[in-house]
Amino acid sequence: MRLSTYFLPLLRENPTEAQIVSHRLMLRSGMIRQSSAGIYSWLPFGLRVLRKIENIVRDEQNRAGAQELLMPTIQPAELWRESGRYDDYGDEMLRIRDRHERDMLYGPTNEELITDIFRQNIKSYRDLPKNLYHIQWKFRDEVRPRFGVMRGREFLMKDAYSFDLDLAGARRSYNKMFLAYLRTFARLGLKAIPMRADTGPIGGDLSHEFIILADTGESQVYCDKAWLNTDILSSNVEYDGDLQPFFQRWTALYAATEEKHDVANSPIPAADLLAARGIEVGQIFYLGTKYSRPMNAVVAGPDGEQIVAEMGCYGIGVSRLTGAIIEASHDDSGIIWPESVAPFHAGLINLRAGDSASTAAADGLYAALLKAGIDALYDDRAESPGVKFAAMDLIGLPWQLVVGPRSLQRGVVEVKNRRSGQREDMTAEAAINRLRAGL
RNA sequence: CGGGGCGUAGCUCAGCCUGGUAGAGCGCCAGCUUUGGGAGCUGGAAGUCGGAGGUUCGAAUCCUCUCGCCCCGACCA
Repeated sequence: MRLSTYFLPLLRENPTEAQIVSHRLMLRSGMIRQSSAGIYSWLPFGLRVLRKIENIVRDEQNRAGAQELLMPTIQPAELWRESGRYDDYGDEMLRIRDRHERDMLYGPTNEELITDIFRQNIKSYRDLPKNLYHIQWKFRDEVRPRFGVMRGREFLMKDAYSFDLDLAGARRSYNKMFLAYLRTFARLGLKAIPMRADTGPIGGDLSHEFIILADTGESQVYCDKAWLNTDILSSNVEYDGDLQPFFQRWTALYAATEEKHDVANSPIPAADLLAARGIEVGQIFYLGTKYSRPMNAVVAGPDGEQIVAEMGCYGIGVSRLTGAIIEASHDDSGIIWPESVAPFHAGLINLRAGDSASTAAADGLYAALLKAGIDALYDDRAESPGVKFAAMDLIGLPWQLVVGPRSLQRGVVEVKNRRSGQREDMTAEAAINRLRAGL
């Protein structure tokens, strides 16, 4: 993509409404624009990141045996009356009425709808287990949206729902998602610590939140300091095997959210305890029959008896992750994208757009990059060098390639790694090989 | 929902106290000169001062109401 034609509205200064770094950088780098409180448009650059995150989440869900479907954003109130949540949910639920005066709502979550789909279509124990998920926009009418996409009213969430015959099966489904989440966040370049969590209004009695430690986080959390030096699982998982040992390994070190931590009776010595702020990027719940029983989601057992499905639900805040990744990976100059979610793999700067030799060399390198399968953003604008360097640092692509009179004279291109800041001169071929190695 | 703050050009802000009909820097457009870490000069475009009502000869400025946004707290993927 040539920057001269790309829609990338960069801001030189920090908008006053943005207080935390991820919000500022998302606005400045032209990723998002606010439409009203807690509701954002995703511009091309931001959407690229959102889609990359979404695809990693999807890939890991599929590997763990979950099946993707897509449920609507608008739901009928009746289903929520069945579960009893139509009255319980309160003002956070956006309620609307259609032209026939029917009560509808913009879905804040999908337990009711998925349970309805399940009960209409699954009738036999032979069809279990099932884990169904979708990645869809949700709306929660937060009293106080803030921090950009970190706490928006409209947000993109992956929510999965498991159905099992019994507690052992539900436990197994829970463990699969637990491990899938560890892998997902690791692939996103994040250290997300699984913490014992309160189940809240969703219900159930087994739950973990996945937390990224960050000063700007909204959650107060407590964990063993050893987590700081622990690399989270990224190896392959055999989902058909016994997952309980994995679960035990990744919950052996203490970690709990504020609601689950008893400050007066900490289970680990104060010297080992880290009290910190964190960003919740995912949460998983064992639900039991909280929804399946009132909504009569039952299957026939081997002896013809009616068995109420055991459920679990598993959420990842996809749009929130965009902000969380930036919170975890930036410096004073701007964003530093992990390679796995970078909107472009590399940025190419032609330092002297008015110079024919420099432009010819940069054009050639750009063509070679595309041919090599490297998604590059080519700054071919007639701007001064400083402007281009600053813009490239701001938008945080993992690699920067610089072509200009100086490098041309030496017959090289300059390759800069955004994260380390290291610069190296090399031939165009060597540069392409270097970049391909990271794909 | 309690407490606080802010709405003036695309962005950051000044002007408001003490009323006289709107400014700066950056950005944008044109031209020239520049060119390795947010260049210089010249010229130009751009704001019904969030909205409504009131006071006044006259309101960005004073008064009332209202809408929007942000921050702290309580609540939450």
